[in-house]
Amino acid sequence: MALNQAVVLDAAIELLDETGLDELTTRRLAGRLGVRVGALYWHYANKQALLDAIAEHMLAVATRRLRTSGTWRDRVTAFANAHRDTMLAHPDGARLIATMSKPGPAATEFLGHLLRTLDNEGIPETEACADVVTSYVNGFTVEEQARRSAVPRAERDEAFATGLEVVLDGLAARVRPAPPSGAG
Amino acid sequence: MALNQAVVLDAAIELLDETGLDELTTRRLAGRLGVRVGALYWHYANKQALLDAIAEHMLAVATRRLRTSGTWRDRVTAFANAHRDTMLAHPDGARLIATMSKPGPAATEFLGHLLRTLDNEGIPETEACADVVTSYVNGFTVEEQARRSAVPRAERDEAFATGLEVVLDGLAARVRPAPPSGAG
DNA sequence: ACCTGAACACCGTTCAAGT
DNA sequence: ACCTGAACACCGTTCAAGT
Repeated sequence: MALNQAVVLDAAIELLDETGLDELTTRRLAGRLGVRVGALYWHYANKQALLDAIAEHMLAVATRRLRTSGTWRDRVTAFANAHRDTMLAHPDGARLIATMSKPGPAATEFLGHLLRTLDNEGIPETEACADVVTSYVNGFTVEEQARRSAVPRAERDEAFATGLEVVLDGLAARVRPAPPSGAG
Repeated sequence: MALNQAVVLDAAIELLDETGLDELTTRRLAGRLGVRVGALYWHYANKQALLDAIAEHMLAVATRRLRTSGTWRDRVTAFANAHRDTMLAHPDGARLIATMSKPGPAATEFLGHLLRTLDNEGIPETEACADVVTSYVNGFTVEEQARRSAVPRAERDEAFATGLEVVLDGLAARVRPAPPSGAG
């Protein structure tokens, strides 16, 4: 079978899943593909380009899990969960996404969904507000995945959900001028 | 001058400041200290132990910038700014702290300050709430520092402050049962 | 067009041996 | 106690040469 970008990418993801990011080396990857190291550089400019391709792939998968119905809270919650679950789906997935060299089309589309959701609600400083969500998710997930964490998954899920509620409550205060409790 | 943990640590921080985390190698560090690589391993068990020592040092510095007066919002704001500023004070400082292998005494003391602040306000799920703050700061700062970011510092400061307000507003909803607007 | 062979310039870590 | 000398087992990347 001929080598191409997709074949190299798939093998890289397999290797990542089996060994983690630190053991994902170009030489091991070449070995798994039955090829010499140099061959990889025909398909990807360098290792970082390959890592970026993995991150892009992950974000493309995450994008399919987004919602376009429900309240803005539902949609932001779905976004945050899709983001976190995608990173947790692969060892060091959070670190991989956090250290992505530059956002490609998949990252842009994924983030665009969040921006549109917030914008539809008339939230001012949309970008900074979107950043709170992504920063929180990234920070939380990098941390939980780094410490292989004795804490069981269920508890981490709950902590994540609680933190997300805090962020959502903070955003809620900015959704339209906060309807006055009485009449205008 | 004799080599010891402090001398190695100082040289490591200098090298980090001059070249960044990726160029902070044991061999370069040894070269700067006028010593063979192996010598370092007498003072630190391995490279990660040295990186952890740098992170601990940074957090010890951050701890000195905390406030114990003012409202809880003042104190949490001071915490978040101290956290971010400390990471920004060194190249790749955010990545360094985020990938710290395990929290030492300085990290524990630093985090303890935040936990106590939130606890004093009677916020339930104190740990999860503290996690929102630290996750947000980590996520935001890792991101801003990774992309050498054409965005000027002043704008990043403002985006950070806006995001922090969102988090604080979310936390405010949990500070005591939210005093009813009228009388009991 | 795509891959091999072979090199280049590095890494972190270990450890007998010296002082 | 602390460091040298020297090795071990790796890295990512490049590039002439082959097919």
